[in-house]
Amino acid sequence: MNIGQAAAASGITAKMIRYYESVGLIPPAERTEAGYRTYSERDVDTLRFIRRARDFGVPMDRVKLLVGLWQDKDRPSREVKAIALRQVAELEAKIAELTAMKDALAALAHACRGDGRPDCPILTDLAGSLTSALHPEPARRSGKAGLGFAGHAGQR
Amino acid sequence: MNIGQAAAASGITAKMIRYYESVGLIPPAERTEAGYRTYSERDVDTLRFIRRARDFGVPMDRVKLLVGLWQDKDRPSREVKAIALRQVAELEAKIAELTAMKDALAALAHACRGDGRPDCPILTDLAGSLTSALHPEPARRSGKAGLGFAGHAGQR
DNA sequence: ATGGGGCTTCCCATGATGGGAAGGTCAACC
DNA sequence: GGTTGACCTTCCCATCATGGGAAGCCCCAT
Repeated sequence: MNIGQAAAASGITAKMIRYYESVGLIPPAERTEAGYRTYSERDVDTLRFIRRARDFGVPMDRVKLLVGLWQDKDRPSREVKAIALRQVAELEAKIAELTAMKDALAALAHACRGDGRPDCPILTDLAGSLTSALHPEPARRSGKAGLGFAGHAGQR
Repeated sequence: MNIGQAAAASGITAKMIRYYESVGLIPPAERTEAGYRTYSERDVDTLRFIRRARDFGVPMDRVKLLVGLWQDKDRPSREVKAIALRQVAELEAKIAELTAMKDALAALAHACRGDGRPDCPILTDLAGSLTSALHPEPARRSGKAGLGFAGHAGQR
């Protein structure tokens, strides 16, 4: 199978497959004499696995770990579950953070008449310091905590 | 005020202030004879405003819009409210997406015993195609929909 | 006048992804 | 057998907001 076919079959672009190879997420593919990469069904399975994990918001480094566990038939399920639960916890944290933002902003918007007049609590609040009461230093400065979300799941 | 003091007063790093200037989010600062940027209290207000908006997850281009409206004393509050509501809607969409991920993954984890034995539904599911039933092509391919979240709010 | 800290610009890196150029290859069709 | 078009290769660049760091200038206090 060529890289294009593997891409179509796995749902990962050819570009990304090469990238995954370059960063060591997957081993270097076999090559034809002409230098074309070739993929087996098994390789495609791995790629699909990776795509699904990414769809769950699992960051690359964790995916790498999972792929390793997946290919090791004897790993204890404990390890896999631990990774999944950690991912769930991080998703929950991110959701809580976004929810706090959303609620605060929705409250502000609610207080704004939204008519032709210029006075608007949204702007005065953003300018002032009332806002800080709404999120009392929750996520802020929680160094490096976030999932790697850059809006991935959503545009592949 | 020097850039360092403006940074401390606004909560935006000096590095970022220069960046904001370079991309036109704020106008070029005044300079001393030696080339040092100087900032007024009013400038710092603007920077604080920007920081707050970013804390709400508002992407840069929208912040730029808001700053413009904020400085225009005669804008109708309608415009501001519209932007805020759009932001709320996008936050809700993102939250829904993450929640779907989280629920699906939590369900999988729940089904995994997590003991010393190797069988684990998490991995078999990631490998198989059952997953697709859980998110029936929702966010996928919704081109460019996501907020720009790269985990900002959280590490400033 | 010297030292340390602040300022300047410029370059590089991140992470995952896409775009595109320049060039080689394969398969099908005439 | 030759042409064509679709595919492959590598390499470079851009994104977005942010941080790191180097080289060099500046200011203030001792």
